[in-house]
Amino acid sequence: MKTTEEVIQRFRQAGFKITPQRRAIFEVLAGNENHPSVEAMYQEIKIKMPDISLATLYNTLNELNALGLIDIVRDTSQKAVRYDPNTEPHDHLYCLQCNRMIDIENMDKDLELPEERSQGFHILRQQVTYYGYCPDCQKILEE
Amino acid sequence: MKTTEEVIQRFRQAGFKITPQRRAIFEVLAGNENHPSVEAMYQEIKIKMPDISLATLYNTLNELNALGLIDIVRDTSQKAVRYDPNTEPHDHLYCLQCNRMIDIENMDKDLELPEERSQGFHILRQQVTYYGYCPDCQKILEE
DNA sequence: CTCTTTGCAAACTGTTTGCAATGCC
DNA sequence: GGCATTGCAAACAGTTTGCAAAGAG
Repeated sequence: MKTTEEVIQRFRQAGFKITPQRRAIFEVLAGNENHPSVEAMYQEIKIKMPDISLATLYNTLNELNALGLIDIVRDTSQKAVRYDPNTEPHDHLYCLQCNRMIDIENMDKDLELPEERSQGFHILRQQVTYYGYCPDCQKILEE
Repeated sequence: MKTTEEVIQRFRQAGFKITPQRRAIFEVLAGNENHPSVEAMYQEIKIKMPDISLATLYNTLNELNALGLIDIVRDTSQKAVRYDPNTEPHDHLYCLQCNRMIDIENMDKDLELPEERSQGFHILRQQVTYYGYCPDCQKILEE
């Protein structure tokens, strides 16, 4: 995600007001690479702002998503949504054990789908997900 | 997924009993390429077996998944789980408008991640998802 | 001062669970 | 007949919504 200041700009520009709650949410997201769940963000924000409501967090995340400032990512094993502040095209490493998700640079081109495989779809972008075990979980599994 | 008979084999072999309910569920799944949601399957099954319970469907799907006979697929925009009876590695075409999901053959070759990009992960498999608009939705969007 | 936003609680949706009754093998 | 499985209803988790009170611009 852009810096907190850039997000504030875009938010104001879209007609939203800047409240301390929203500012705190932006700050948790800025530069966050953990693909956090709502609950994880809630716990983090509550440290600085104990009275913030979960509903406010949900509402703000939906607004950010609508403005294209964060993306939703889901994984198969967990039902809760996770958010990705990195909205540039990129690929993912996914740990099947701990559900950790790591951004990696988009493996560029030559994935172009040949006409006969794309079934008439108009493709806008593609994403590769690599499934496996992260270094930490490999250690645990070896024991 | 394998044929209904093969699934019944594996199920029995795992110590489960074969009931008419389970048989009906296997039949809906066999050869299904729509990545159906639980609700979609429920509606379909109820035509032939109106008294079947949703809980039974959920339980059976979980058992099938545990045996590796169906996979879970999720998409960002919908919260309900969808199931994929095709458990072979394959890629997906995904329509951003109608959420249709189409299996395509795994793009084999050189997706191998160079050591320095894989961050120590032990990669087991990869999946490419192509996001875009399906032929039907392209027409609708053009109007 | 106005109109948005907040926090709370209640409502909702998708899924799981406990249990008495039923039915497979 | 014995034990797994069913259907039902209640419980749950994640998310959304309605509304009165508080607050940004």
